[in-house]
Amino acid sequence: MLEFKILKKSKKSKARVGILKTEHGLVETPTLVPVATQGTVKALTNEEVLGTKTQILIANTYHLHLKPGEDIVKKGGGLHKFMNWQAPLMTDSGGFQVFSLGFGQDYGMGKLLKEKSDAEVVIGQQPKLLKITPDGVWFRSIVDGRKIFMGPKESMKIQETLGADIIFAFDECTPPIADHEYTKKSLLKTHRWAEICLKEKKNKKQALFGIVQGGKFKDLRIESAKFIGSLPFDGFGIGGEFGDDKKIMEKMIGWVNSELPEEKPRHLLGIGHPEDIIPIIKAGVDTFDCTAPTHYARRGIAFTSKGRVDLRKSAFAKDQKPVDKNCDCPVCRDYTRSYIHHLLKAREITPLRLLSFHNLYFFNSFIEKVREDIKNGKI
RNA sequence: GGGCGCUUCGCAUAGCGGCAAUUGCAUGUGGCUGUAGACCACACGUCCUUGUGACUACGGGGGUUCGAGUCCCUCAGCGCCCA
Repeated sequence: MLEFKILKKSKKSKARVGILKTEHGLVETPTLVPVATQGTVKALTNEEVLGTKTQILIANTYHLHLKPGEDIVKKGGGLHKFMNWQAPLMTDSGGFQVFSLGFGQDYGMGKLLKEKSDAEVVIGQQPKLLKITPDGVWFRSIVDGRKIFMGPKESMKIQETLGADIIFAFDECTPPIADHEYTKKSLLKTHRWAEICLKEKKNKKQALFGIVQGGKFKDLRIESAKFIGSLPFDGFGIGGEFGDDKKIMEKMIGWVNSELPEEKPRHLLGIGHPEDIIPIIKAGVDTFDCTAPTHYARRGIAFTSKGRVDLRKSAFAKDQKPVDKNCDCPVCRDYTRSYIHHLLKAREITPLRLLSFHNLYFFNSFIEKVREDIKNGKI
């Protein structure tokens, strides 16, 4: 089961510091949940991941269902044992793939809109590669092209077989260009699915988080938070899009968190560039996952106290400084920008590992400081 | 000495009469937020009033043709083969 204890509440914002107790140990919140889609934080061993001060990971139901399949994971002793991660673990439900392999793919966009788009997703519209039905979603497997169906029942069954500590309800992550009508209808479906997930989930050791949707629409966000928040979930996920303006994001999350039960943990799904971290924590978020640290690392980009640094650029060819002079991680202690630049240009795999390590360490250290600041009343 | 072949954007390649000219690498710029991504997109002769724009270009020179990387002659460099 899951226990959540709030140790300190900010007087200045909705921020709080807490301890999340899972079957596989404790998590100090707020914290980043690094992404291990296929059962690994790409490029790193789990011993290394622990060295980045990571406390909890999130793997993915859709991807693990396709490959290797949950039965193989179960034969391997469950996801913790299979991937040799004895610390807390989440699985995402596959709901994000409804977006990323659907409308996200069709329109070439992420869940945050970068610029105003003329395109609009309206009621009745279907993505090219999958079919969204009242009971679930027909996917086209990205592994071998076969049709696979996943709905709330299927996702719960797979997630129970995988065996993570915290699992998520199956939702539809709506595209940022969906109109109010589409988003509303999708929301009602996500709500119905949430109830089915609660009913289907049998394993008492796993905690189940419901997911709030509602897109950029305040009325829908509040409606969703009220509804999902009234159900007996162990915690809550906040999903979907958060507008094209970062200032609005904090406000939007605030709307939702004002409605959710205060004593239960809140996980913000898929948000967390460095500049987002303090705002979302101030809006009352306890945990959040983001691919940015590991994803950008594999593109040669380091997150530093001075912002992003693209180490592929020739400007770093002779730069003998560490990646971030204010970072005390082993990578910054032992390696230069020049060397990492060279390895990137030589297309070696080591720099991807070094930067993955550094980026996670940087994010985790940053959040560690934020926890201290909340405890000290600074945030 | 004779014969054959090759020479195209930094490198490597395609092209076989309509071409500022293919592709890969390299280079440059941009993107990436519940990971189909160690990925993707764009640019990569010069100039400008940025356009169905101008100029200069496929080793050098000459020729055939309305039109030549593309065909012919010649020179140079490189390679292979025979003396």
